[in-house]
Amino acid sequence: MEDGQRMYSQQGGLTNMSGNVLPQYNMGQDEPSDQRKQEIGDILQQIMTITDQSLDEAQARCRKHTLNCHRMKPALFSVLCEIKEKTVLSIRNSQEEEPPDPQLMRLDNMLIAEGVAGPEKGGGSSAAANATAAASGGQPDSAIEHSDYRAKLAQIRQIYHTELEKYEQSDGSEIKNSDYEAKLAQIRQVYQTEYGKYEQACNEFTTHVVNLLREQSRTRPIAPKEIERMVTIIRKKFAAIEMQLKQSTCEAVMILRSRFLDARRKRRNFSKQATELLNEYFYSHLSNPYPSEEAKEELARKCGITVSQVSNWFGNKRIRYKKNITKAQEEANVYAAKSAAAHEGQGAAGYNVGGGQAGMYMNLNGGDNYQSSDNSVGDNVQNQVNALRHVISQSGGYSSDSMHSTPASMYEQHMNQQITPHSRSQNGSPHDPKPEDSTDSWCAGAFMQGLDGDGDNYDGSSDEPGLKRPKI
DNA sequence: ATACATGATTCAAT
DNA sequence: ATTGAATCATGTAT
Repeated sequence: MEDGQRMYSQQGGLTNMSGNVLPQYNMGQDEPSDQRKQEIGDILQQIMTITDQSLDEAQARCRKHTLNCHRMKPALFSVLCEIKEKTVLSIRNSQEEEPPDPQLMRLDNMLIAEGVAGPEKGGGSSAAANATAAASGGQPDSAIEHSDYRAKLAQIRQIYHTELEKYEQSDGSEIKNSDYEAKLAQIRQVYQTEYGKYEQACNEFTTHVVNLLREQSRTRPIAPKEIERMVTIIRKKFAAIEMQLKQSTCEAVMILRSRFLDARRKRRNFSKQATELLNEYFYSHLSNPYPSEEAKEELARKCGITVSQVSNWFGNKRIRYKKNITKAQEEANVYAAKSAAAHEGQGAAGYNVGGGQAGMYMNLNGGDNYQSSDNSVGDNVQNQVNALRHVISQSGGYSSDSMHSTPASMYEQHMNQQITPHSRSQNGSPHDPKPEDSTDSWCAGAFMQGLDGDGDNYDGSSDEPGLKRPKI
């Protein structure tokens, strides 16, 4: 207290503070009013001139202390706060808590949908939403804005961008399927790390500012409301960073996704040898072309492809094999019907009975029967042959020694049995179901059980490109 | 430029 | 979960 007096006496002429040292909050009720006025006048004057005075550390501290201890201080501050409230702060008094910012909402939604933001949506987004007050900073207090705020902003921004670049460049050109989830997880991790840092920085800085303001409120008039407002402003500023973080994360996810989709859409033919091996297996197990898991693994290993790709291949192969036959049948149907109509009761006797398709195949198999009978039929046969040759060609290409039966012969057997069900209505034989049509699931019946040559079992395991068929 | 071949994906049924 | 069927998208031959 005595220091205070000396302090003021140091500073040019304002020495006439009263000698009474009253308890701080005892606002001199018992003093004459003119004396009080004078004191207030003195204080005001000091305040007015304070900016003109140069001060070093010691001076500042002392002055603060003096002011702090002055008994008129609380009253004065409260008045000043009121004035401030009315003049400055009330201008943007609008308490806009609500607008959750649609853009931020969208980003949040996407991040959650992509599994990046995770379950803790509530904390982050609501805080962000709360922080997202609309008013653009009018005068957020320059003192604060300069020092830590900028620094922290820059720091966060830089860390964030470093991280972003790190994982953005880390994905080269080809994204393999197995990488996708890993990369997504990486993004998620980076995002959450950064978000944590962001939150921490935001809280730390907010606390720091609040403390600073509290501290300053002892030497200058700062209402609690003003501190609140400052916190809001800070949150809003940080929300911009949050937005940026989320936006960039969303972009990264989008890029990853598009690249992944591009990559997996690329189709690369298997090697000739691989196709050969697969066809070999297929045709040597034509009666039941469903390789077991072990067989698939074995094939995958031998072919240098994945089990998934083997599954894909067999799926495609089966359906296309069957489809080709069906197509041939239908085509034959049309032509046979035409031919039958054209020739009415004539020579078609052998094959056009039921629907013509039987005739078609018999024609094919028998080969010589009708071939030369007339043009239309000849074309018909030629078409059939062409259509079927296509099927055969798939096996013919590799009819190597390793094949246990020639593709042609297998196909022949297949065709013979294939037509049986269709032509049975006209077939005189009372019963001829093949003894071995073990399963009627594959291609409408049985095939001759081809010799299955590859009996060796290995446990090869490799997985990379193909993914869909077996499981994810 | 077009059609075809082919690996991969999607969808529904089981 | 596996499969069939349809479809997509691309590679390749014409």
